[in-house]
Amino acid sequence: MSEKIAERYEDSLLYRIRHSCAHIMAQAVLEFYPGTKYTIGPAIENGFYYDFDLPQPITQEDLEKIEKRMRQIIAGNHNFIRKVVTAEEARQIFKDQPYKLELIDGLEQGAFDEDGNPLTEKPEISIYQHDTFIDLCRGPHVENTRQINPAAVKLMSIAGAYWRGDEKNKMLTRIYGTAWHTPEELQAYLKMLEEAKARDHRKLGKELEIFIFEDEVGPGLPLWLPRGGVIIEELEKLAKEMEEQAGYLRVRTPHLTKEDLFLRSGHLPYYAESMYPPMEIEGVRYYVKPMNCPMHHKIYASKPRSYRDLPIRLAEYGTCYRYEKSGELFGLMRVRSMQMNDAHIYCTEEQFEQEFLGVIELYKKYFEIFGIQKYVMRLSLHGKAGLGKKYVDNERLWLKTEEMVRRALHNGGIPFVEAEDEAAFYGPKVDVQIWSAIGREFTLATNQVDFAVPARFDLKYMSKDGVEETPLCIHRAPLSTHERMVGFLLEHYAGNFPVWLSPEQTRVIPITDKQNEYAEQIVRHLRAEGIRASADLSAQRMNAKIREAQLMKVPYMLIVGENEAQAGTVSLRVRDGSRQDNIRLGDFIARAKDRIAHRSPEL
RNA sequence: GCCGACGUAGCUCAAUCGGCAGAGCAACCGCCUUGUAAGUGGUAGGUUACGGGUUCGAUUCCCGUCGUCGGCUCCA
Repeated sequence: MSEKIAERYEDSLLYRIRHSCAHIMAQAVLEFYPGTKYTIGPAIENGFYYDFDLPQPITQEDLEKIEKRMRQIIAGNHNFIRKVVTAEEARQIFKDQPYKLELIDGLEQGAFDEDGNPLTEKPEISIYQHDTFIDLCRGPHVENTRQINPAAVKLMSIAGAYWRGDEKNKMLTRIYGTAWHTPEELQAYLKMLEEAKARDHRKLGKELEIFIFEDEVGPGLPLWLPRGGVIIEELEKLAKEMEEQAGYLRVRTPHLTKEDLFLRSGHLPYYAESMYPPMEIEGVRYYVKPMNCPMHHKIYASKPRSYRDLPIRLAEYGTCYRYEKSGELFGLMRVRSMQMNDAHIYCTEEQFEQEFLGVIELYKKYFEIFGIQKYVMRLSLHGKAGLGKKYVDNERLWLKTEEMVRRALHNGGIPFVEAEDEAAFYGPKVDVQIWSAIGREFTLATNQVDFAVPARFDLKYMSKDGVEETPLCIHRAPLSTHERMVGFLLEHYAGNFPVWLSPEQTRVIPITDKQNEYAEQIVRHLRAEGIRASADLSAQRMNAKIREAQLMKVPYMLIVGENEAQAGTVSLRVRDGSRQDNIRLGDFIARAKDRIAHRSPEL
């Protein structure tokens, strides 16, 4: 391969254009709103932002005038001039800017950069000036504003953002913008955003009648419509098949448990805030479960276990409830009621690697079925500072387990990235990040090691040597929750589900009402063959029926007129627009059954 | 939870400055009997999210609640 290593974004001209736009925007904002305190304004993916502490709220309309002023500044062909200063000089320059002074303190101590990230060595303090605006900034920037095309810059939105990303701090006003090399690139980007809107799972979910939210039911509590129900049934069928083959045992547990169980598991002190509040009956407090593990632990403990029994893999599509904060809810992706593709694998330390990689193999099989090509395994580790607070206080075990996972991934040839301070409270985890077709990134699958909770439940097995040992536990959810999975799949397929997942696989369309009976007969045949089918017997014309089926993204339409009824055939119209006339019903059935049986992406 | 915007018929969206709330699609009742993305006529459909206030009069202005959206924070 003679491919050159791609230029780092941070080194690119586009990055400098965006970073410089952030400064230019800050200048404009300061001109319009004297007394504004400015904080930080970096380039980000697709654009830039700047966070301000404004003396007054601003609105969407204000963005237009700020944008206009930015264009004027850009047209002024100003140089960006870098200068290295001492901390004292910097304090003098920014004496009226408290946020900047705080940043200077951080830089001087060498502890933090302007984003609040810890630094290893003491940085130089530099400032950048263009026109009348001076900012404390590491750079880099364009040399001159003429390198920015004013027609390729656009301000996008206003949002709140906490100073230094900490919710205890003041909320600032953030303005987002986007900038590109050329106006054409900007237009292409805006068009991409438009298209993304069209395949947003919330929009598709409504149009395709998959799910709804109802005010009277409550926020974050989706109602699955019949078509959504079908998709869920199919996903469960898939999971059960795969898990059965992989040696999982299915269990079932209640939605409620006594408080004691979550005290024992250690979840309550860590997660009480994101659990629904307890209900009390007969003097005992009960919680709706936010996860299934404690109950699975109880099932493990229901009888004595020998090393010969291990690994034990307990699986359940468990229904859980989590009190996500109101602002965190997001369509199906973040909800308050969810059904998890959950399982807990109890194993010995020796078995760990094989079991762990077994789970990852399972992921990969799923990815293949769904045609997921881009994913990143992310190993989340503990953070030293969080020991005893966010994390179980046993550094030795953390390091040991993290090394076990790392080794397992290496030995399995699984590429991964590491993330400090993002583990679960009971152990390291491997999350799988994927990207939906509209570029929305999220965590789908998760695979967590638990070295802490089994001991709390006093889980044991009798080892070969006749001594009691505590098993390790792997928590895993390759298909995430039904909610997140269906949300992802909607965007991934843009609603064009493969045949096996399509809520309605076939719609039979009689051309006139004289063929209604023939159509119904076909539906009976198809159903007997295990193909989901319905007939459109409405009084509309054929064209309208086709249009409707097409909009509902039904993969197969069987159009039947007088000719077909006479000959006992159908005219097949496929969702992609292709058609085959006069085919025997049996041939169609064979085709559909083949696609369904193989969970094929082909139509 | 925090900052900001928004909430009109089942759906998508109108309604000038505060002056009788409207359209398309869907639904329902007809007519048309139809060949691969909307045939046609009619009927019905509303406490303008909810509660309060200002006003002769509020979808419109103000306050509160609920919900949604864009972000921030968070995500066992």
